[in-house]
Amino acid sequence: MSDTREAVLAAARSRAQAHGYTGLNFRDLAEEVGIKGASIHYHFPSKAALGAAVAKRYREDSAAGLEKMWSKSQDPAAVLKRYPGIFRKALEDGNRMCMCGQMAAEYDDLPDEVKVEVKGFADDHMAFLAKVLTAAKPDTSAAATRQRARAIYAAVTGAQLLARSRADLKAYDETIEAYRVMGLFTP
Amino acid sequence: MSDTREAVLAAARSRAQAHGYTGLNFRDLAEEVGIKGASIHYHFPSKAALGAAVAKRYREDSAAGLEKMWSKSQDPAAVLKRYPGIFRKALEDGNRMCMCGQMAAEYDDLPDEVKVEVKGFADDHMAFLAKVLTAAKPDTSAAATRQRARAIYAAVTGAQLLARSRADLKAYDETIEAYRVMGLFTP
DNA sequence: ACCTGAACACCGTTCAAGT
DNA sequence: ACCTGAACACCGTTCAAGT
Repeated sequence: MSDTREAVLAAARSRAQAHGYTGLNFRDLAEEVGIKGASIHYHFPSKAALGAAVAKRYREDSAAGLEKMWSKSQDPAAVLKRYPGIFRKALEDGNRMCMCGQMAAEYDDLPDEVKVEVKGFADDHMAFLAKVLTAAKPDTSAAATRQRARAIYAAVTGAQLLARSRADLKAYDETIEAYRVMGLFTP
Repeated sequence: MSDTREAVLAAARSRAQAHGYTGLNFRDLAEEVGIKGASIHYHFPSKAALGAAVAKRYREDSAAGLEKMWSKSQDPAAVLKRYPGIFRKALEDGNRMCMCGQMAAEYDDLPDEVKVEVKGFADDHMAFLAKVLTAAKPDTSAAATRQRARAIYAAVTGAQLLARSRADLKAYDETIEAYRVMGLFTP
């Protein structure tokens, strides 16, 4: 892994969170890194390959973050309560979105190799939530747990999308609070 | 209003639902309508103007649809129950998104005149939901009602975004069902 | 009134060629 | 191994000209 490759990946990740896959462009990315647009091609054969690499890395980092949170606390209720904070961070940091939420919106325009990672990101999150929910309530049916995990993931994504179009962190917090009151995050 | 202008508007609407504002381009649109790209400028001075016109029309049609549903039924519980079906329709019709949800994801790249309509669409929907909720429970505080309306809108949007990236209507239905069970649609 | 062809300036993508 | 120049395709836009 060269430094240049890593620098491109980092720049692309930041840009993809704000502008999606479509908003990724070699020339701006290169300028940020200090090379020419064409040079990115040496590290990533195509835009699709770059997009897939960025999404894959994002997915991996996210999964690692979730596991770290879980292994540290082992407290399902606490983890579920903290979960929406992960998505809040992107909004705090320049009104960005979760990259895979952003890319889900442009799903039909994504190369297949990127689609796989975007879908995988959601799968990872829902599987993680299901695991935590099961730890809290082992007797709940797998189907009901899956359904709850999906509801949590969709709600948090929707709240982020809504808050973003108003550049309003408070809107995010209040929406999450409404879900909390309804017991969405309570196993 | 000429037929051509209407045809461009219709083509642009369909395309924007699938590909967003960025995915709109004059040449493809023109081809669909049977004219040349340059000719669209006779009807819409710029891409921003076209985008704003499309979003505005979409917003107006949507608001009219909500009001029609309400005036026909006057039953808050029934209307709330039917609300998620509106967003389901877009998925049914070629795995499309609600246009303004789609555009919310690319919000930072939108011209101001388009932003106004995207934000207005969400405002319309939340105001409508608040109205219906108030009709059912007049004694609930305005703040609590607003919060619930926001939660409903965000949840439905999130469910749509999730279902879309799997081209899976059942995922949408099951997510909505999870919210229903939690009482999200029950005033 | 409505549409077109040609041109413009710009930008992302690609690839043969450079070091 | 790593990078670039230059060509290419495509974009929104303009405008004189056509019907």
